[in-house]
Amino acid sequence: MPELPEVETTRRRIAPFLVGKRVEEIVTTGPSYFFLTSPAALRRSLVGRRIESLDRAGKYLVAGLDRGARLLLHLGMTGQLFSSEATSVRLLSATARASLPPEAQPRFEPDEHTHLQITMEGEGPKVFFRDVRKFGKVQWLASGEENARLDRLGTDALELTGEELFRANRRRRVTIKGMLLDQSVTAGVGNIYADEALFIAGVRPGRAAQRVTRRECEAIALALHRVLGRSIETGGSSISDYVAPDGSDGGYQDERKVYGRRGEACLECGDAIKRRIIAQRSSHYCARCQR
DNA sequence: ACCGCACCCTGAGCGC
DNA sequence: TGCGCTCAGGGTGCGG
Repeated sequence: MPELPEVETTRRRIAPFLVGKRVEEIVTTGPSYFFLTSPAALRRSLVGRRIESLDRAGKYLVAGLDRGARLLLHLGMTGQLFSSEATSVRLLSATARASLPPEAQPRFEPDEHTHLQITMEGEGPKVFFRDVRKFGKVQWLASGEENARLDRLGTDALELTGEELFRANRRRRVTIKGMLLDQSVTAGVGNIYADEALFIAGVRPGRAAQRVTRRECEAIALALHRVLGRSIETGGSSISDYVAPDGSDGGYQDERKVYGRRGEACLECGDAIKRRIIAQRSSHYCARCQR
């Protein structure tokens, strides 16, 4: 689900509800590996603290709190971070969806997948973190506490240069797609935007990273910036679960050129888009346009 | 050090 | 309708 553009869109739109305010109360589900910090410990640490900033590191959201503490959030595959005022059918189960009248603006009620509910002081809405598959993460970091997950992250994909990618490629025996998905090489790229950027750059996802030229690396870096930047402009891709904090859908899914288009005509040459497993992920490409 | 794989979980969609 | 199967945009930890 959420890759860099979805996380960035989430950051921008949820920040006004959090930043500059104090946490008044939280409600959580029970202990699970979703909570790297246990719900009880999280409550003890978080309640009463003031949120001073909300940043993004790769696909992580990092809330900066008073006295130097940090709260780490990761949306995993199906995580949704949104305001209690959001209305969207994406926040409902298929069965609940089916029983709705066509023009309904369904109001979300916290369910068993809503693992964290944050009430801020003042009049604003609550903030909900819902995650059906529980691949998301919540972790409290005390002042000065290091974190391996953050330290591992490579250059943010919006900053990646072709030269940097080229140099990283030389030491590795994986495919170029595997390199783009490796968060320690470049942070923020997931399956969709890797496929989209490689299409724009004209490089097949299955190419050995070592055999991608410097020039092609430049093209890939440029394509990443373009694709990620454009997706942020349109509010991200809403392909299955992703929903912005206000409940709105992103727009980038309508601009996809290869992802999820298996068998459809390539928008450049008309050949059928192919799909196969590369780097353990379903990968989409045009065999004529990508070399 | 690097690489591929199993695994964490739930739900949707498919063929039968 | 219901069952069993496959698949899903992420990341970690393990053994080879």
